[in-house]
Amino acid sequence: MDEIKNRIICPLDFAMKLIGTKWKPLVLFHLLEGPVRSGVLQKHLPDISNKMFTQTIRELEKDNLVERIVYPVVPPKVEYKLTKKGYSLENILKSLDAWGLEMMKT
Amino acid sequence: MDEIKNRIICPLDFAMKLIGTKWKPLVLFHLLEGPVRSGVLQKHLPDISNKMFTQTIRELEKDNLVERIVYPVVPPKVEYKLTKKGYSLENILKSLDAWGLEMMKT
DNA sequence: CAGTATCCGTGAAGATACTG
DNA sequence: CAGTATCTTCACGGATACTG
Repeated sequence: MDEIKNRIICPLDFAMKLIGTKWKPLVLFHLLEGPVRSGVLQKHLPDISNKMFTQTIRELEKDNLVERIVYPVVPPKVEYKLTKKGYSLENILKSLDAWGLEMMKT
Repeated sequence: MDEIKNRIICPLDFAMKLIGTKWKPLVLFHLLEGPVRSGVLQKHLPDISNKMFTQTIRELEKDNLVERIVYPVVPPKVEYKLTKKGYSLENILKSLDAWGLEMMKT
């Protein structure tokens, strides 16, 4: 019966599973601007380790929130961009950002 | 200089620090309905351990998102309710819930 | 430039038993 | 009924070194 119980999860819970980690919201937020090269994106997240960056972006890819574009050139060039699913978070991310700003004031 | 760097954090990051854990959004979401007794609230979160419930609610209290109301009776009666800060998350929580529902479909 | 591999510490989270 | 106290586990996340 545990299987059944595990299926009956709150949508909110499901949402947090997709974006409720340390770096995911930040990555998605920066991608709202448009496609960005891998290295540039990483520079925008000053304290992220290389490992966490790759891991985070891979999970976002797997969940179809981010798309990976590889240019067959040397040296390698890779860009990341939001998918439609990813963009559907735009308002939420901006609201959260605004809310965070309010909270920082008080 | 690390001190300075640590102060320059993204508001979104700050927001996730406040509510970006496994149970916090869920607890806040259930409290949108109004004040709830401790035991009842916990029942709404089927798979939460006693420890995590207390820990989660304590942190929300500390951050002034949730208020604790103790009735001096025997046996003990405790209620939790959202503060104004807590309620300011209403739209975001509902949006996230709706978004999660969409994601579950596809 | 972009990504992988490995090692390792810390803390999140669970299980259990207990108190006022 | 509400909450505390331990003990334990394990995955998150960081540092470093390496490949195509």
